[in-house]
Amino acid sequence: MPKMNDALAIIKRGCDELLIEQELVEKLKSGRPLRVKAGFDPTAPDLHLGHTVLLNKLRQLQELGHQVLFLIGDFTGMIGDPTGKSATRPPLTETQVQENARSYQDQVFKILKPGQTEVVFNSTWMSKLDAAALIRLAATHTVARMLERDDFNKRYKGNQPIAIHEFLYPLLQGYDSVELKADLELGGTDQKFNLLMGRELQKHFGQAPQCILTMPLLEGLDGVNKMSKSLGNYVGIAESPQEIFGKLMSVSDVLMWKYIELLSFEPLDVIRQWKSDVDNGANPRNIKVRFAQEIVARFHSAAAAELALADFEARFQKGAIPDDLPEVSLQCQGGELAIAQMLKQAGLVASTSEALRMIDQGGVRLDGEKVSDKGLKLGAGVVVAQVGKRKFARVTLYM
RNA sequence: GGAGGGGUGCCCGAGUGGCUAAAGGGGGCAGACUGUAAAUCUGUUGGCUUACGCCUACGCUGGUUCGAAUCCAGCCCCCUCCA
Repeated sequence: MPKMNDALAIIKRGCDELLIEQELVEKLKSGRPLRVKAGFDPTAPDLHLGHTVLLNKLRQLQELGHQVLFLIGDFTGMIGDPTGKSATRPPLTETQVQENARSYQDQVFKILKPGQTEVVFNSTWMSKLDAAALIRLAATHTVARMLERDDFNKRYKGNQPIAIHEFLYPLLQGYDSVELKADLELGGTDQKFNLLMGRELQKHFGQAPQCILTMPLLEGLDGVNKMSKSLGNYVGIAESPQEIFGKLMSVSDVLMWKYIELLSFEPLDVIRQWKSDVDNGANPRNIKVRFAQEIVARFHSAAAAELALADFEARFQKGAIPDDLPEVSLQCQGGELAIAQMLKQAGLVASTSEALRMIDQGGVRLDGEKVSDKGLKLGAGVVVAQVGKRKFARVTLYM
């Protein structure tokens, strides 16, 4: 095991905040594997790069010999919406939760070591909490304390509704730490309040309080919101090499550095060198290419990263059509199919109205040729259809 | 329980009887320029349509009217203050 200072440096790299460092040092000194908790929502089984910021950190902790408690918040997920921000989400059924959990694990073990990961569900203990226990839990904190949470505070001041059960969520999350006897909990910076709740409740129940490590939130491709599937600004780890590469190339120069900081495994002094190169006139694009290849290689392979770059250059610098097109077969009744229908049925546009609009705007190509005739009819055969710069499909029309 | 304010398109927000598929902004999308970057410019942004046009839409339900996002009634939801 590395020396204490090295271990601490690894743990702290890229993190937002570590509370309380001295306590963690004491725990590390004990030499025993620490119980490291991280909670996940059971709703979104498609992992993206935003999740990997935290997962990478968990992996590093495993490499230092610690045990990860991968908590799936199935109980809270079955009740409903904890953030209040989003529209009330439909409660998940038990089977859905189980399915999601399984697919979670498949993806998570691309990063975590299965041997040092314990997957736990909070319904195991939550479903046994009765009303009296819940009230005792609720009695440990005041409304004023709850309103300190940034999210609640903003909504309260902004005259937005806060439902009572939302106050219960931080308590329940904190109680998970009690049940798990966590030594350390990881979460995004937005989770700080909830993580602190865990500390307080552990103390209340006579346990040593967990330490807290918060990781910065990774912004999505838009550079504004946090990366999330529902906002569509994400890079999924299960996506194709071309997709991952392309999405990362579309990241702005400013945002690129945040991505590199949080996602790259390159040593910090290498990253500093890149920055100074760019300051001295190097094209940021080249750094971006390197970084994008690193990420593709991580989830696919080095060879795939090379291919992704070659494909990217062929497509965007030479205007070639990619070779991994989605294949679509459509029937054309009566021997022909209107162009707008074809684009819609091929999934390239959401509606025929949109298809017609795209044609008007010069964004539609068939076999590389721009289409300007909205009334175009297609007969049986195979065409490569393109809408905009990114959407392609090889469409087979049959009678 | 009482009093008041409010619910408009992806979001914010204007609109108090016809000129409203609904101003303006944001975001998105497409095009130009590029490094699938930024900035800028142009167009576009409910659905069905080659087009003409038609249909659906302003919390819900019903009503008044030749005509309703706009007026009336009931209901649902949100916020504020008082208790």
